[in-house]
Amino acid sequence: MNTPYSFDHDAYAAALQERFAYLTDGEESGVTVKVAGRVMLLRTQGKLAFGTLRDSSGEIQLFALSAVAHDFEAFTKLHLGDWVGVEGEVVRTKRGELSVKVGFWQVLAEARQNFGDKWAGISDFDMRYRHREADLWANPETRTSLTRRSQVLQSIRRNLWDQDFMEVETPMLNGIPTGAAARPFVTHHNALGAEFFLRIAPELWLKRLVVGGYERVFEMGRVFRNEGISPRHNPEFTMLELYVAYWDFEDMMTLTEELCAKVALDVLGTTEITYQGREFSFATGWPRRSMAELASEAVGQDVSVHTPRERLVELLNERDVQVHASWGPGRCLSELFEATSEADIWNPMFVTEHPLEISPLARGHRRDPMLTERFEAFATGRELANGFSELNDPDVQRARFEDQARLAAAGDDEAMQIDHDYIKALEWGLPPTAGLGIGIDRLAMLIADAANIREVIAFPTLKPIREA
RNA sequence: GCGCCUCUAGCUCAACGGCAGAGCAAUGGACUCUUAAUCCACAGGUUUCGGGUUCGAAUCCCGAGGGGCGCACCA
Repeated sequence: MNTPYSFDHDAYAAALQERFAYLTDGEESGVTVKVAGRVMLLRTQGKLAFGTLRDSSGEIQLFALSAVAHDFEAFTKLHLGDWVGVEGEVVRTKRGELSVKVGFWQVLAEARQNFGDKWAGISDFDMRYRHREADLWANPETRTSLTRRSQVLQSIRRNLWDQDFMEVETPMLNGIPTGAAARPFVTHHNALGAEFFLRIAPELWLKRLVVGGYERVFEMGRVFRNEGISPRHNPEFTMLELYVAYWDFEDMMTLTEELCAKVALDVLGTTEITYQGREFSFATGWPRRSMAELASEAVGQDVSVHTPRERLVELLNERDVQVHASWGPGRCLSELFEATSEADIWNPMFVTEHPLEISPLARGHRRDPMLTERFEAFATGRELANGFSELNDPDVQRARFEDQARLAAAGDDEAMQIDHDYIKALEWGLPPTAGLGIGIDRLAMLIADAANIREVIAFPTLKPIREA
């Protein structure tokens, strides 16, 4: 089929609906416009035809009269989903529907596949995820969710730029997978003859830029973790990490809650969110509670990182948590918190003062050497953000890495490796610095009211289809 | 990785051991104000795939594949 190389459209459906809202039933505007989009519905009635045109902004009716429209016969034979360009006068039909009265029109591209049931759309998950291009037309909620995600990204960038952050990019191909506790994807560079790991976090690179003198940096990009897929996990996901020189973790908590509030306001116009039928507020002033305090409340007795390990193990066993021999009291306390409190945190809250044992990159707490100046933000029962006063003493960092290496030797395949280059970077001097990581997909889920992470990822990771 | 559920026409779904169906889409036709238009006609299937049980299998059993949910891992 011969189709044009371009179409000089000059109007959008939503703008027309607004601009010509004043037209009364049966009134003609005298204004001619050129619109373009897909024909989503088509109703022919003898020498009349009505089509619903959808473009990126919304919908407007096409009203074709056999006496007026170019090639009326062909118009009535359009397929649902065909792209068309239409020129015509803006009118309101007798029945009150704003329409473009079709004059000249042409097919811009055919739809040879249909877009599913015109009422029920496409509900098959496999089809929706493998062919998002069809899902976007068949299910308007999909378009809303992905648009919201984009608006979240835009809002974050704008807010950070406004606060003098510099956006940077750091390597995704890493010789050592580090900056988080996770199993990596492995790949290979032919010319270098070297094994590389897809990054699991950009953390160490970003802090090296702070050593280099950039006081406020952020990176928002993909990280890769070779772990399970679930409604809240995709193997590749988007992480925001930012670092601010001269700040500590208290300052960073304030930035975190302010950023979330701004994003909610920018995208939804309110900080009051309904997620899966239940309300919560992104207004600032989130409670800040220590992990030990929350765990103590949950188990009904005082526990902390100073509680004898045997006592913590007992409490974990009572809750059917399998305790690994390598876990010290810090890890045990953290597991106890996760088993008892985490899932019940619906309203945004900062959980603070994580054990040093589970925080190899965080700076020791100024009041307790067994703890760190770390926080995690939780909302709707899941972790949203993680941050801390950054460990900047190279000798201490070396010792922490060595602890991690011992864990790895004991069989922990998510323990960090020693990164000598990073230690050397710290030897050039990292000023007091606070860092933050936010799982952007998780945030987008809250903003888009999505139950599944795949609803806010255009093309989620799926099993490749094997040829038979 | 483990467990439970699921897969029927292009899409959304029936049939649940006895002739594989409907709506929408598609195809042909009627209709000068429709709104998921309506009406008439026509067509559409190796019931995901491979085995098995049975006189008879979409349906029961075993295996494979895709998907969903839960657990584990994690953000």
